[in-house]
Amino acid sequence: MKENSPPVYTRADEAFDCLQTAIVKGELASGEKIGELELCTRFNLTRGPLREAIGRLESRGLLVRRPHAGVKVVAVSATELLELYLIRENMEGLAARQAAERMTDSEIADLQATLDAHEQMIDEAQGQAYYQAEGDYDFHHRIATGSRNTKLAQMLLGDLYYMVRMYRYRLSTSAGRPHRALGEHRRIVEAIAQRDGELAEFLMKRHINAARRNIEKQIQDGVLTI
Amino acid sequence: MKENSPPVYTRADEAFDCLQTAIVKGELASGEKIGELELCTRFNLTRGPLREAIGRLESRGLLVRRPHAGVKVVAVSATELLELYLIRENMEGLAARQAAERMTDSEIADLQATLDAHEQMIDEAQGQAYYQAEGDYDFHHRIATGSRNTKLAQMLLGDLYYMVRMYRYRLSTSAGRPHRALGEHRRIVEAIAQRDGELAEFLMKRHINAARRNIEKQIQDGVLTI
DNA sequence: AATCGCTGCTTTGTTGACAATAATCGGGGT
DNA sequence: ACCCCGATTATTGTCAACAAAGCAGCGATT
Repeated sequence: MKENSPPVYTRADEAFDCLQTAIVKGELASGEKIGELELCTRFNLTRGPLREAIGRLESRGLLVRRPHAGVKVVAVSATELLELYLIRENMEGLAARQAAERMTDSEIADLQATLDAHEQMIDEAQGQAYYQAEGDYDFHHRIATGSRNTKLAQMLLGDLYYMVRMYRYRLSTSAGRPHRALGEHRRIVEAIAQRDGELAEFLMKRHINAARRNIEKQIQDGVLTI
Repeated sequence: MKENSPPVYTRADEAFDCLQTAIVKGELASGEKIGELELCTRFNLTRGPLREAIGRLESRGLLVRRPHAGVKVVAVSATELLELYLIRENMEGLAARQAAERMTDSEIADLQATLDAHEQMIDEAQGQAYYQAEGDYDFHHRIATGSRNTKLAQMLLGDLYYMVRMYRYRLSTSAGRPHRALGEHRRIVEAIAQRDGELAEFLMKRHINAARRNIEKQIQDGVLTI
């Protein structure tokens, strides 16, 4: 039996995590030029591992580098966020369809339990969007992995979700519509439980489309700017 | 005016390109453990830039690393290739739809010209799949960029296409069906020219679906193994 | 007065050496 | 004879110093 994940953390991994969370949480301003040694002192790292981490982040589109001129956090705009949701709509639709075909019964039960816990949290902390957001990520996370589509999960979990979270922090978008979103989640899980991939895909696409329209509306109302 | 691309190539970029092409072209065997210094001597590089490149490739899923144990090219399987096509089906469908809405008239004219040149090449080199493959990439490349969706183009051009090409080399999949594919391309471009995004999406999805089924059939016939 | 060019400085890119860890090989025990 | 355990070795991860390139400030020239 192979040890599937011996918890060996290298400095580069540490640097990668630190930087990624710092970027996502907005601790590093968008467009701001960041010096390497500054980051080194900040995270207690040396430049070697840090540069490795920067390379990975750049490859994922969270950082943009100009040779010999420094690195800066990628500039974000509301229209790009909308485009991101368009991508999610299609990819998560596919994920839902494959999840309906491939998730185990116990995984589906877990998913339902997650939604129950989620509902409680919403009821208890009325209007508190934070829990909603975490629950939302958990839900989508499970479906992505449940698709058993390696590359799809990799792209969703490794790229898109971090992107979306970054935009969320940057644009201070409220997660919004907790009750309605929960209802949509329930129906998606129902479709998955009934092994109806086509319906699951349709519902997931509509779910994300609704979220996108919500953001679009906020932009038009001037609540969300650039 | 900003210089859009001052052609400054750093050693890390060089290493990245070398490694990526080597992986894609199958010069590095799949699953084979590759030593760092071996690669250094091979590409005339030092370990610093090489490690940066390795980090980027790993982040893109072309390499898999086990800490302190080395790097190896990601193992590929036919089922994963099929999953890749499933993803492409959705993402390129979206790209086609957005391209229909956003490509300029001159870009569309260029695209049509590309198809004409493409047709000539097929007629001249009857059965020569190589040109077909290159033309195919060119076609899909233009549509991806034509979508004006930054992240979408990034994912298609930066991740998926390299993946697909790697699988193609590994599994020696013939590009196949040149004439039929060209016809499908023509119809997609027609839809784009008529600014019919919905139709373009439908046709593109069907186009890639057909390619996927073709591969699936090859697998069932035993032409394509593992 | 404004622009162009030069010089000095800061920051990045690169290199080679050092330390830590996993795989290998050999020996001993069962 | 086979398996387990430990030292060795080779490879990876890390670090600090070196080289090169961009950027800023100053001065000279048009």
